[in-house]
Amino acid sequence: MGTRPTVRPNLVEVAKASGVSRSTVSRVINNDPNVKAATRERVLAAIRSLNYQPNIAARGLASGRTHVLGLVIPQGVSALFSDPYFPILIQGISGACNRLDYSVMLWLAEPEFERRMIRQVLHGGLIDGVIVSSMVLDDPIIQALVEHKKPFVLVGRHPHHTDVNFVDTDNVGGARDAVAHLMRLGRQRVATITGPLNMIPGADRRDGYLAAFNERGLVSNPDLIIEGDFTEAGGYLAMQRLLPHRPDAVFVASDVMAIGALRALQQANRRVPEDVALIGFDDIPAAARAQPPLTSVRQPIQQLGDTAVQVLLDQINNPDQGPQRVLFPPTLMIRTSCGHLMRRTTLPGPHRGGGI
Amino acid sequence: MGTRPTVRPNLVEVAKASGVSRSTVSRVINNDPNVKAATRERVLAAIRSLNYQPNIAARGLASGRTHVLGLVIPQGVSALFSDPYFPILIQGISGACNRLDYSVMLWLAEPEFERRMIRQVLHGGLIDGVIVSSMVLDDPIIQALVEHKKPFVLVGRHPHHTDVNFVDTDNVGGARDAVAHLMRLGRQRVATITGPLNMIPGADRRDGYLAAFNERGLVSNPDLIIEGDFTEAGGYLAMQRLLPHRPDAVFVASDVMAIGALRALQQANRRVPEDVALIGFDDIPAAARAQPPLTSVRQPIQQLGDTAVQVLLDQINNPDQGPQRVLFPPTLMIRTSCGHLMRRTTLPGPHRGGGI
DNA sequence: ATTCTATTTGGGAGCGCTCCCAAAGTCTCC
DNA sequence: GGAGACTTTGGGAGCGCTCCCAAATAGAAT
Repeated sequence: MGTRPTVRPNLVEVAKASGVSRSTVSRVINNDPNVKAATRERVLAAIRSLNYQPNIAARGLASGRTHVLGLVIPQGVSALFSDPYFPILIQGISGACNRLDYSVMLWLAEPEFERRMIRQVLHGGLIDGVIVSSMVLDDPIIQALVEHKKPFVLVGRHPHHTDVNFVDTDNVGGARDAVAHLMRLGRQRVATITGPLNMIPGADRRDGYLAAFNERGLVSNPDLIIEGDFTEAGGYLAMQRLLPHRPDAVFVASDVMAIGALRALQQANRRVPEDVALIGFDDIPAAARAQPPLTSVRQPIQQLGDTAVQVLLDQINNPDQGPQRVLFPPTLMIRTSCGHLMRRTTLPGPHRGGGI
Repeated sequence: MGTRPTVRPNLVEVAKASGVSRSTVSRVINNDPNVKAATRERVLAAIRSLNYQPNIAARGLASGRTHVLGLVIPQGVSALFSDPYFPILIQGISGACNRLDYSVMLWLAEPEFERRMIRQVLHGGLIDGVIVSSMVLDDPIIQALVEHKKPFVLVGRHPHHTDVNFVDTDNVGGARDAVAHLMRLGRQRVATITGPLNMIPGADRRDGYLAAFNERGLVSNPDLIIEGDFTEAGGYLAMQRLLPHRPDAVFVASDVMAIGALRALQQANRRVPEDVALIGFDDIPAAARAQPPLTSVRQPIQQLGDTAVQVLLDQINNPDQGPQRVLFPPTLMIRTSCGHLMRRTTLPGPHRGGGI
C-alpha cells in the first residue's frame, strides 16, 4: 500500500510487464482465441498485479463499443417516487449489467432537457445501446432511435412501433384474467379504474377489462370505467367518483391506485371484499400488506429489466437479426380483497348502502 | 429528413463547414473566451446545422474530463424497493446533472460485483467524480476513493471519514426535536424504533433520541429502544416487541417503519394518537396519507441530491480547496399521529388496554 | 530437410478530441 | 510607420485503445 503508483497503468505497461506486445494484451482482454494459453496466463498475471482496467473512453473511441448501455426513463417525474415499479426495473437492469460486464447510464428525461438527452444518446458516442422505458405514445426518443439505427429495446410495447425489440408484460391478458376472475366469483357490476389512457399500460389494461366482457358476450357499462393516473391520490378520487354507480367489484390498473381506492372505500364504510371486491395490478410489496391483503396481477418487473438487457446485447452483437419481442405472462395473486365465490343469498341488492 | 447522413459529424467537418480550424471549433464548444465573436457565431451556426455533438469518449481520452458522474448506491438491494428515499435522491441528482450538462452512471453495488465496480469507477477513465450514497460503516468504496484521490462526495456523513465532502440531513437534530416534541406534549414513556445501528442514519437518529433525554436530565429506558431495519415489516415486528413495555409515544426512525408500527398498533387495538403517539422520519408522500396522518421529520431528499452534484463539481473544478460539509436542517411536519398537548386527565394509566 | 499451411505475435494507423506552442492578425502609441 | 503588446488562429502531438496486415513461429505433410 502506498508504494504502488495511483496512476492508471495502460496497455503498454501491461505489455512491458508481461513481455509481449500491445496487441497481444488487447487480444487477451478481449478474449480473442488466437492467443497461446501460456501467453494468456502471463498477460493475465500482469493485469492482475498491476490492477489494470481498460480505459473505457479509449476503447470506445477505437472500437465504437463502450460496454455502456443507456437507460432512458421519460415521462413525468412524479410516478418515479410513488410507484416501486421503476426502482425494481432499474434493479433488474443493473443486476443484468453487472453480470454481463456492462455499465448503465441513467437519463431521467425531463422534457426541457429531452433534446439534449437525445443528442447525447445518439451522437455522444458513449453508448452501445439504449433501454427505453417509455409509456407514453408520442415519445420523440423512440423515433430518433429508429431513424439513427441505434440499437435499442423498449420496456413496454409500443403500438406505433411494432417492429422493434421490446419486452413487456401481457397487460391485456393480465387484466382480462383479473376481471374474468371477479365475474366467475359472481360479481355483477365489475368496474375499473384505469391508468391514464394515453399511457400504453393504461390503455392495455383497460382493453383487457373490455375483453373480459366481450368474451362473455357482455357489454361494459361506461359509468363503471373511470380514468385514473397511477397515483394513490388518483385512485382515491376515482373510487369516490365510482361509488354512486354501485360497483360490487373494481379492477384497479395499479396497486398504488388500488390502495387509494381501498382508502376511499373504507372511508365510505364499504366492506372489502363483502361489498366491493378489489383487484390491483403489479403486486408491489405493499399489496400483500394492505388491509385486507390485496389480490393483484403480478408482473415480473425485475425479470423484465433483466431480459431487456439480454435482448439489447443480443441486438448489438447481431445487428442483422430481426427484432425480438418478449411477452411475460402475469400471474394473478389471489388474496383476500377479491373475496370468494358469492352465494346467491349474498348477492348485493340494488343499493345496500355501506356500513358495518 | 433522410438526406442528411446519419453518421456523426466530427470536429473536422464542423471546421470545414465554418472555414476555421479544428482548434477554433474546439475553443467554441469549450467556451474559450479567445475567439472573436464573429467567428464564434459562424462556428455555432455550423454546429447547429450539422447537429454536431462532441464525442464524449474522445473528449474524455484527450482531456481526462468526461462530464460523467458516477452514482454508487451500495448496501443491500432490498431498501431500494420499499423506501422512496433513493428514487427521490436519484431524481435530485439527475435533475442537477441535466441542468449542469453532466450525465450519470449508476452502480447499484451488489457485493459480489463490488470489486469490479470499484475498479471500473477508479480506473475506467470514464468518470470525473463519484457520488456515494452509502449508509454502512465499512464500505470499501470510500477507502478506495480516498486512496486514489478520485473526487467524490458522500450523501450522508461518515463517522470515520470526517475530512471528506458530504451533504447530509441533520439526523441527530431532527430526531432530538421529534422526541422533544413528544415530551413537551406530556408523553411519559417515549420509545423508539431505530434503524439498523450499523447504518449511519440509524445510529444518528438513535443518538438524537438519547440527546433529548440527556438535555432534560432524564435517562432513557433500554426496554423502550428496539432496533428495526428500515422496512415496513421490521417496523411492524418492532412495535409488537415494544407493546408489552407500554410506551405512550414512539419515535420511529423512518416513515416506512412507522407505517408498519401503525399497523401493529391498530391490530393490537391501540389508538393513535390517544394511546400511543407516533412520529416518523423522512416525510415520504405516504406519511400524509396514513390513517391517522403521520407526523414526520422531513428531510429535503431531492435537495440533498442536487447539492451533492454541486459540491462534487466544485471539488472537481477546484481540487485544492478543502472538503465541503453541508448539513440540512430537517423540519418537523406535525400531523395527527403525534396528538396534542395532553391534559392531566387523559394521561394514560399504568395499563389501559386498547380498543374502540 | 523442405515446403506449405495454420497459428500466434508485432507494429502502424487512426478513432475524435484537447493541449500546447508558434504563427498570423490587430491594435496602440510614440 | 514601425516596434511592441495583445488577441486570435492553426497545426502537431498524443490520450489508450482496436483493427488490420504483415512477420514470425510452430506444426504438418511430403
